[in-house]
Amino acid sequence: MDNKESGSEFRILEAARKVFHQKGFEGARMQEITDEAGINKSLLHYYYRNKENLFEAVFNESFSQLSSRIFEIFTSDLPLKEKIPGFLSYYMNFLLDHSYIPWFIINSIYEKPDRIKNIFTNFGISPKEPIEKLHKQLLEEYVVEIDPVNFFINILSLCIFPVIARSLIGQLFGMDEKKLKEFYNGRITKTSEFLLNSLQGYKK
Amino acid sequence: MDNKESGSEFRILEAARKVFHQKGFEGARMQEITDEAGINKSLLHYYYRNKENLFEAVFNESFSQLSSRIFEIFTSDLPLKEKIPGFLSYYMNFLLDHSYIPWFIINSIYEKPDRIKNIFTNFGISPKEPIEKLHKQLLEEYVVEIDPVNFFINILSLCIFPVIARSLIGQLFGMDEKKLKEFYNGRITKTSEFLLNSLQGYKK
DNA sequence: ATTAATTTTGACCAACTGGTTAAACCAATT
DNA sequence: AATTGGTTTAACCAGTTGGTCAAAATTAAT
Repeated sequence: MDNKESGSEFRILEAARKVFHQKGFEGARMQEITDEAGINKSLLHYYYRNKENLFEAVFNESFSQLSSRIFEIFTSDLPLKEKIPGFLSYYMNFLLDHSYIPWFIINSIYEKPDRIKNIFTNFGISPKEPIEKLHKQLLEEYVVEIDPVNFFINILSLCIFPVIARSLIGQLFGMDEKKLKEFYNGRITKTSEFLLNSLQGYKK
Repeated sequence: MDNKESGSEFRILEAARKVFHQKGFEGARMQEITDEAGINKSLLHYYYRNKENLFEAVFNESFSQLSSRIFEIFTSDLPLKEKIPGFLSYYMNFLLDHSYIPWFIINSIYEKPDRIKNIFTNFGISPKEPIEKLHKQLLEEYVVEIDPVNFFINILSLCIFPVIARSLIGQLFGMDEKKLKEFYNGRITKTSEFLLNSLQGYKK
């Protein structure tokens, strides 16, 4: 029986993901996870020896999701005019579907900074190649000297911050969930235009 | 005796600020705050009845710092060409000096979403006037239709996210504290250029 | 059917949490 | 010297936390 989707171990991980994503390591309670999974607390310790173990399973999974495709896309061969809209469409939609992940990752690092020691090397992530590619493309396609690292961070900022600050933004501009959804969908193409126009602006 | 700077009450608030900023409400331990303040735990409850009380004192202070001058600046009468660099210089430098505050505020809201119910009205903050002003200036000074709300969020994103993700960025690009400091100082003018160039790019 | 291995459970625990209480301290007033 | 008021302390508490343990239930193998 390969009931991977209904087995206890899987259900525990699912429940842990849900609770950790919303509350973080410190805020999460083991009891809440077992309740969510509908199992006995001891069973949780049977599969995942302790809280840290269970957390790591969730953290690694989420970090991988958040970081994996980014550099692939930037290393690809499309011109920036297509690459940037392509990336924003993919990444912003991903973030909207997994809106808890950015806060979860950043919060985890604030709680325990050691968590990112060697994390990029462990995940086989190196910014060197994609940043060089970006640098080259900026020069060739727009003939301008922009620091590619700053430009890259700008892109991530425009994608991630609005997701993290969602409820703050909703409150500030008096938007309910429905309006927020519209707003964030609209942002995808608008942010593309914004980024490409910024490159245009450097030209003269 | 107006020993405001050495009195117990003041020292407790200072210690609370330090601990809450780094650990958040859930992560902070009352014991750690009293240790940091060098006083007995009961004394803390003598001045601030409970944890929530003490936390609110810190939260309100920090939220006020983070949000107060923003809208003043945007409502002022400078042209965007000066206003944007002026704002970035002021705000990014403020964030570098208080790098814990953005995460602290956002985290506090994740922990207890009610915290922002009415927070803007309580602090007398309304985005209406500054956003209208921004809209008008974008049209008059750059003759382009940009959604001012999106543009405003873009500015905040470019300022705040890099501060929140500082250790992640340092790790990714292999920057130590010294290099990070240089990088963030360089970002101030670069982000100004970036924003102003984006407006230029819309023109044609 | 009996054994063996795996999975699940309830009862329990030591450590820690925010918070209370009553007594001690101390400066100022009488 | 005694009283008063605010300040500070040590000892203590009830509830919660992550985690353990041995027994029970279930499944697989002989």
